[in-house]
Amino acid sequence: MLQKEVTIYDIAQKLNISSATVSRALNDDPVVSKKTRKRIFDAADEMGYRLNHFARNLRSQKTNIIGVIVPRLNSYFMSAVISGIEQVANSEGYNIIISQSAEQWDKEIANAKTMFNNRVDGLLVSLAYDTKNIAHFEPFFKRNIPVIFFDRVEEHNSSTNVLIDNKRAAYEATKHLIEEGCKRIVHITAIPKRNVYTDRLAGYKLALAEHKIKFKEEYVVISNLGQEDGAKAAEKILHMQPLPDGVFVANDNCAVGCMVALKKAGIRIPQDIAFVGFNNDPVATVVEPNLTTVNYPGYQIGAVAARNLINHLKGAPMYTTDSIILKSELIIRNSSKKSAS
Amino acid sequence: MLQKEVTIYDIAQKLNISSATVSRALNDDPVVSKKTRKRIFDAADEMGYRLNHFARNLRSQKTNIIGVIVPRLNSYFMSAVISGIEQVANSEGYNIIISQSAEQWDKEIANAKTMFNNRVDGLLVSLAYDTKNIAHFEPFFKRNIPVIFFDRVEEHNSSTNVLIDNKRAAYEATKHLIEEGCKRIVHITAIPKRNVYTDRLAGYKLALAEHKIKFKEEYVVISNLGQEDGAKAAEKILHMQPLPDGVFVANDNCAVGCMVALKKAGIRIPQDIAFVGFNNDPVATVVEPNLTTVNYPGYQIGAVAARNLINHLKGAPMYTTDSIILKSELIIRNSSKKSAS
DNA sequence: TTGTAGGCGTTATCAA
DNA sequence: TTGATAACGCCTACAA
Repeated sequence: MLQKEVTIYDIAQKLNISSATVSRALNDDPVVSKKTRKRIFDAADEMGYRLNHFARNLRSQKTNIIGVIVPRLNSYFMSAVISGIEQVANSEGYNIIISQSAEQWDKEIANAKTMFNNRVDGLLVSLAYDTKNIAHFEPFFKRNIPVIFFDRVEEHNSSTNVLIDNKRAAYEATKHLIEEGCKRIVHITAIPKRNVYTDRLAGYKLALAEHKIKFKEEYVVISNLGQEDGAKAAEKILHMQPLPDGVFVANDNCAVGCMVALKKAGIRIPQDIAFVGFNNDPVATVVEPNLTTVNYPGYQIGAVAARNLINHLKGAPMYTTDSIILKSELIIRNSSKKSAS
Repeated sequence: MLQKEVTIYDIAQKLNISSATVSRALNDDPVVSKKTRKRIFDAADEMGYRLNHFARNLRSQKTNIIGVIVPRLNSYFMSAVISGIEQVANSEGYNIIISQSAEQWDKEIANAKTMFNNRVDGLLVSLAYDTKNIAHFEPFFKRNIPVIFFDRVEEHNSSTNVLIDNKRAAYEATKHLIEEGCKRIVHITAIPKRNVYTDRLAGYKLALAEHKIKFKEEYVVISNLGQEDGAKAAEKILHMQPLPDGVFVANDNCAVGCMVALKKAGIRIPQDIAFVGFNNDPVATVVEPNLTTVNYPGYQIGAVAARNLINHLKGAPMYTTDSIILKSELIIRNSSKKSAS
């Protein structure tokens, strides 16, 4: 048995008042008398009234929905981000709808279109690996729908970026390896198309330069950064002459895959090769030796991005904030402690 | 500059036809002549028309939104599930909105209410640890809004469950330990309130019974199943006299935390204590020795649950399907191979 | 403090 | 094949 939806009209009729008063009461308009207000709430409860968001949205032209577009959902980092977004959004009465670009530009374009047609109030985006430009977000900019990029960002004068200082983090990671005595440091990363990879590469180079170590193209190993790709990278490393003595990897998963493979080949970590990863994924404290890595606070990234977006939506002055840079830090564990070993 | 939204009226006016015809054309109603149809589409494109979902929903009383309520977002398993849900939903033109119960009953109730008020077309739920009953989903059942539970389920005659056979999986895990020669097998799990834990416990007991090993209450270690809780469990295990020779853990994270702590205390795995986990989380292949575990296909769970829900929504006969049980399997790695070592 | 009435953008019914 | 029109449920000037 499907019961019919109760509307404010039904309540009004039952109480012999106008629907306007009901609407006002339900929206906590202080102008309604305490008494009527109570009668209305009681009746609403009793009759099982529920607000029709569509009718409201249709009028108010707002949706209370935040769109989220991410490359992939199934990484520890990204779920932490989403968790942060959800928490903040929910506490502010926003819902989130999520879609994945699967690292593909065209899927990202399609997702953006869907979000646009769903009239999200705002958008949180981490760009696909594959994305060449951000023209597909123009419709949002044109309509003043706030778009915030996080982690994988692109500069745009009408949007804010939330991320960490990847260059500095990479610089410190590399510097740490150098200070531990490494001279031949390999950097495993993805094709440097996105900021996260170019910046990390830049930080790596900077640290080398600053310590007068010559940058060698062949020490940059390009990979998809999955755990299995780490094993493949290990192959390459094992063929290098002379053997590298340090590896800085752009992500923990890959670092761990690489370490496991190298250990299987008899390499001692950190004595023969020291390792630093990126993200501070839970695996970092499982692999042996535990992985030195850059703590990248996913939950906070998500929470801050969402908070910022909602502030925009609530009409907070759009300080021309370009970027919000969260703190990251190098967490030193045993995988890099050459000196102590 | 905010451009005004283009409506079907604007298109109609421009082309000197009625809005009804425009609506029909836009919805691919074959009754519209090819010629007008083309004119309408061209005009729509040119004018930047976009469908107003709210107006449509208001009329059609459908939202094309699927609600998802999960305990926590930040685990590998759950992100795989979400990924599966998103994929299927998206391909069928549904959006998903997600909320977390943070394992709390009251938050789950609130979430359910929000979902209800958002008029989701259907709901996918994995129950909070804390949830005592599922009365908060009654409003959905009453209105024939399909609700599908996955992983953490509860029986209800108007909903379907998607999960694996936890009891059997646990039975096989335990049996495997026994066959490897274990006689004193500890089971680390959460307070058995949810099916996943009671069933695994039952499977554990069954295997013991079948092999004439007496079940001992003190071998069941209750924990929150986080990585750090694994370390705490290790403490307890180390104090047991005599030392257990096998551990079956209800989740990989915790298993790994426990293994690491035991190793630090000088215990050899699997020689002294063999381990089996649950989930086949990526850490399972990182910890040393690699963890034997039950493969729990998160992506598929999500995809199947979503597919099933959408089939309901599209009016597929609601075969009185009680449960959909997906295959799981024991993946044997070195953490349990006592005999070979 | 409350009521009246119009409109948000669609779709469906009926008529032409 | 197309058009006129009435809902869908809510909010908000404006009036009382």
